[in-house]
Amino acid sequence: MTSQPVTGERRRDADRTRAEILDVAQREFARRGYAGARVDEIAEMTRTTKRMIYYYFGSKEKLYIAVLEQAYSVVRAAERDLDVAHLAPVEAIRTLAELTFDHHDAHRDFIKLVAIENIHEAEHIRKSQALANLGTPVLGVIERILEAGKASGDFDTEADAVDVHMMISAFCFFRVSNQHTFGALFGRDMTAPEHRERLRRMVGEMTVAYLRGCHRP
Amino acid sequence: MTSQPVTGERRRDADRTRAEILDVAQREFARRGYAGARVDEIAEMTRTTKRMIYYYFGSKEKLYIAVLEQAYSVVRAAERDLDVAHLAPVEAIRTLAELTFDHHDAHRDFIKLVAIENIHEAEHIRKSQALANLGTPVLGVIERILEAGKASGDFDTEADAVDVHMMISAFCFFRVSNQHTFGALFGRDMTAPEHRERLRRMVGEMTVAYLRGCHRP
DNA sequence: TATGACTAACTCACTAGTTCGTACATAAGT
DNA sequence: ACTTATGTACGAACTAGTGAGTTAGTCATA
Repeated sequence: MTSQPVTGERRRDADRTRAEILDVAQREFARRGYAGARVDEIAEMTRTTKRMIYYYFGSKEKLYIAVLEQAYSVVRAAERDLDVAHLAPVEAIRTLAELTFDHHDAHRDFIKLVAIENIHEAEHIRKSQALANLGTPVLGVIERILEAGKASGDFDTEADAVDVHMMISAFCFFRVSNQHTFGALFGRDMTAPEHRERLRRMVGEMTVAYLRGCHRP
Repeated sequence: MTSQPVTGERRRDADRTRAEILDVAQREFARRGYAGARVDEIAEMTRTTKRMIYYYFGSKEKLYIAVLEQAYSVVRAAERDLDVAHLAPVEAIRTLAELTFDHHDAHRDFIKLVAIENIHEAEHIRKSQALANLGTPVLGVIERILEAGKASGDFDTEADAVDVHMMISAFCFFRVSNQHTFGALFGRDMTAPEHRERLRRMVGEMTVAYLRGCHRP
């Protein structure tokens, strides 16, 4: 046993220090953007100093990339846990859309980071070996649902898995990412509790209606 | 007659100087974000000096707000020119969706500015008397289409105009705003010419299918 | 139409305060 | 003893904003 009590924290703990820096940095980058975030401020919000940020991450940019990698890894883990294989195509895709909605609802910081990264035209993601061209498990899930749905006659569409993923993501992402300008201009907070259930149903219904191909007479 | 030739430009021209600063600033803010944009750099890209930016706009923030106001006024002008009143409900909403698609496709800088403003939780829009709570003409257009469609029996939906506007905007906005991260992760550029027509049809079909209410057995 | 007073538009040089990053010293744990 | 982790203090480059003076264009009046 070390000199530290069981309930206390060790004075030097590389893992904890690194993790704490990452968490604080995520909040700060999500809040202020890459250029707007301040390394000194991130340091102040941790129990350590700025020197440690440079010790562990080397530079502001590398810290930011590490934040992105961690954020994406959380999302991918959630996607791997998706289980809709036992459902019939219509219910499977509806459920997938609603779970995507829930996930976006619960991970606001992640959405902000992605929005920020798009302003920078994904230059940091492209610099990350861990992220570039990595894809995501959902694509496979959607592909299987689409095939099953077409085979059963439930679906009639020319769209592929990437298209459908985009359609669902667009709705769920936009509702959160654009809540502030949308709210300021139209006086409706799309993320408010009183709209949540209706909009959640809406993604599911939208996706199902589209895949059934019931546009045109 | 003044000392200047008719076709030439005046050496001192407040309107032109102001307009040039605004245009350059729009590009720069859209490119780098609010914090990332540099007043000195904006000045260098104009035919005038930084001192003039402060002379006309007072501060970096006021310049940014002026840029936002100009960008939104362009959008609103386009929305006022919308003409779908002569179309039957189904064709009207499909056309509206496709025109929204075209508009987003053509105004990339505007989309970036809106994304940036959302990262700042719309604090600048709220500071602008010209923008806060101004709404948009499309809402009225959508409202009329929805009423007509319900009356004719073409539409069966609980969604209101704001919901429908959000659904269409989400698709069109996301395709452009998230093109870079989406492209980096899935290897597909949603804004590339080979996807344009298919995705354009997709917004229209998605909206029509949803409003017809053909989800559920 | 020439003149001179007046003001809006403009230039230049500067500063106070940040901000990322690092050199150097030191303590903890093995 | 020796490596890993941590803290302090500082500096070079940048960045928003300004003080003070200058020029171009306008307009009333002789």
